[in-house]
Amino acid sequence: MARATDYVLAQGLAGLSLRPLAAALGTSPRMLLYDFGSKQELVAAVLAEARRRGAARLAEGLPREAGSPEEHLRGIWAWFSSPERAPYVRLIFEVHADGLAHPENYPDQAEAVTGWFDTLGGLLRGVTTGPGDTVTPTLAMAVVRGLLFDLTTTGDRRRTDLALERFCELLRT
Amino acid sequence: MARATDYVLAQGLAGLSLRPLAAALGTSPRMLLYDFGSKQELVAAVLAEARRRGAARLAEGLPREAGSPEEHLRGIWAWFSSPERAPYVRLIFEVHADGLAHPENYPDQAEAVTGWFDTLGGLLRGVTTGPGDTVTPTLAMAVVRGLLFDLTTTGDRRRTDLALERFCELLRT
DNA sequence: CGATTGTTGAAACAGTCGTACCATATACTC
DNA sequence: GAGTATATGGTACGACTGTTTCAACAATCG
Repeated sequence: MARATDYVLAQGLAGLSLRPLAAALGTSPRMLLYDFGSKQELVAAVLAEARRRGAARLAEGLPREAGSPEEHLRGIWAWFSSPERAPYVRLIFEVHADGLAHPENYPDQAEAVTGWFDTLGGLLRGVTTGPGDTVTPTLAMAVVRGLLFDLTTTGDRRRTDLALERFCELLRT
Repeated sequence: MARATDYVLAQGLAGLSLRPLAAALGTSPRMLLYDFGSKQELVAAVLAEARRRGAARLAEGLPREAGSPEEHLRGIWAWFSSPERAPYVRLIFEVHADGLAHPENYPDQAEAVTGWFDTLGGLLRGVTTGPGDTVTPTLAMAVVRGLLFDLTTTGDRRRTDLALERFCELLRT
């Protein structure tokens, strides 16, 4: 299953098919269904694993000690926009797009978006309006996601980096 | 072709198939290929038409007279986040996600992202650093796209509206 | 040893996909 | 009116999809 997650991260969710996946894993579609029950359950399991990995890597990838909100934001952006995170970012956008058409397949999708607020709220202490402020984290994640949309489309790293810097600058005041 | 665009906007790009499309249009897959050459060319034509429509509707939907940058930004957000624009927004995200896997199919995708800078730069005059400033429009569109990502996933209009308001507030200073 | 259970392989099923082929019908030109 | 281009319907092809069925193998247990 770990290797199935590798495969999906590498090849994408959109055109995922059991036979190529099985071939890449050295097994058969028969066994995939035997193990996971159905393709949908396999996808759900893979997504859960990918999310677990993402959270773990993020936790270990961010600067641990206290810092200014801007530094934290820069760290988050650097993490997400890193080329080695590209497969993960692609998966996020693929799931989102598919979820627009079939929301019922991704029941915990909303939580995957709002789940950042607790941790982000802490990191942004100082620019939030209070401990229960969800609006500032919403804006910060929107900037990151929007810039990721831009970066993954245009590949223009300089401009997107500068845009995040501009946001930090606005935040500082 | 106009009705094909209607259909794609209503049903989404992801699972688009010639036979259902032809049935909905009262014609046959045979004729779709006869008219468009191939499915890819059909999709390209439909996307071009959708973009044309989007640009036209946006031009007529925004307040025409001069206003503060925040008012313009609010107008853009109101336009994009309007429920009647949901099909168009979904199409944007679907194309983006598919473009991550098959960039070669969407040669003018980057221009669709950066094309906003000329018009947006004008509307944001006052908060830009100069006439050739692409960073501020980049950030503004990132906020809009990121909030659209959030809104289309969580459906939380209040929080996303407030987040845009917060961005305007930051921009004002 | 026999029997049952869990695991695997190969093939087939029913369906969909984009597309190509062949025929026909209509319309227009000479 | 004959001939030719344009448009359309029907059908079949080959490839692919997720899933099921049947058969065989291995191992465990009484």
